[in-house]
Amino acid sequence: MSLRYALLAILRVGPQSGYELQKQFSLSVGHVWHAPDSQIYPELRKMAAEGLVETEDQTRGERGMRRLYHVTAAGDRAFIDWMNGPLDYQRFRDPAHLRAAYLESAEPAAARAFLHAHIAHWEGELAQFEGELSHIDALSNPMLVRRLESTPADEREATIEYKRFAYEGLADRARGEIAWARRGLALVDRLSEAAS
Amino acid sequence: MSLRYALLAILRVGPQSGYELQKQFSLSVGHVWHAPDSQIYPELRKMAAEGLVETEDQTRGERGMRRLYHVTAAGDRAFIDWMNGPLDYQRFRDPAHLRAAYLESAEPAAARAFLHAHIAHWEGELAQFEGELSHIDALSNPMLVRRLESTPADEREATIEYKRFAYEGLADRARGEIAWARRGLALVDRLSEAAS
DNA sequence: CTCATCATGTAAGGAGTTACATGATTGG
DNA sequence: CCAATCATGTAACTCCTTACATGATGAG
Repeated sequence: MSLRYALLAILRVGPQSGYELQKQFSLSVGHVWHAPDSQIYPELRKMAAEGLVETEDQTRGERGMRRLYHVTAAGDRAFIDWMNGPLDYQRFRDPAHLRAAYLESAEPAAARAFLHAHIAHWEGELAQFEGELSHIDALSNPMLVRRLESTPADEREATIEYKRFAYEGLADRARGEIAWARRGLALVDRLSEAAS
Repeated sequence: MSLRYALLAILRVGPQSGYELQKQFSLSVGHVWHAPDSQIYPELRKMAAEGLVETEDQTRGERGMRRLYHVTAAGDRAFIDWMNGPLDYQRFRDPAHLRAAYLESAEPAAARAFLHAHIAHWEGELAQFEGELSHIDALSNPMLVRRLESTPADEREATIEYKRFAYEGLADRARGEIAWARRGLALVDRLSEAAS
């Protein structure tokens, strides 16, 4: 149910089309929340039906069209309410830790491949998080700049600091996963030496 | 799709009924994977239809019944193949970090409440992970003991060490989340002082 | 004219949640 | 006899994924 709040968070900065939102979701915002176009378009329609957003249809060339979505007062209210309310945590469900708990059932080579893939996966994520952090510091993220323009001067620091805070948390998590998998590799080595 | 592998992992230790599996999912194994009964019963039926498990019906008292599930050779093969194959990572989707990135939109009190709730949530998880770790060390986890009984002596160390490894990773993650939220609380304090 | 990009969607299905629904057995 | 626990499910719904489907515009 957080998809609509992710959409509202972006749309509150300024009206955008489904297509633009989808681009955001595969780039910057996609680091904290991902959604494919096939999920975005129907959700926007539902939100429009519920009065959280309003559409503005624009023509593009002769026959092309583009539908911009604006956040309504009700949408703004819904976002603020969500921000101020309790967050529900999903149940724990992690394929990597499930597999790790039974890793003696895998060949040592497969166990190593799994851990190397885990490291590669989180190194990729880490690179994106760190890239985002340097964009924040350099004020070179276009979304953030646009957001700051529509933010009162005395709230700009908070906007930047909380964005940093979120991405630092993500980077820390990625580093933790990498360190864990490295310890796992050492463990596989130790156990397969012991067995031989 | 990992649910069935979680079920196979448990059933490989010994045959169990849907009810017993559901108990496991709300206790020990539930730390790495959770599933409600309404998902377990249908999945077991599907797995039986695909030949991964076999049923053994038992009577309980006069009219009661109990259906035990055994892993078949095909089920064992499927589990081993899953363990040796690549793992697919889900896209990132984290309501807590989404909210953190826009925390300036929340009242300072609500921001603090969110972070305190985050700490409380992960402290609860951490306590469970640490409890599990001490059960592993004391060999007082009944599932693990049962698993070790059906494990050749030379693989017992690996079974224990990988289980430790998985839970240490989970505990580290919980500690990271707690540390992150504490830094968030300090940030809220700093920013609300600056504003006043 | 062709290709990348802009633009909008539908359909089918898997995974997970919440609520509903029923009944037997065992221990106190 | 009553409550806790054992035991098995169905139904409706949301969320998400993957694949399918179409067409316009602008740059080279």
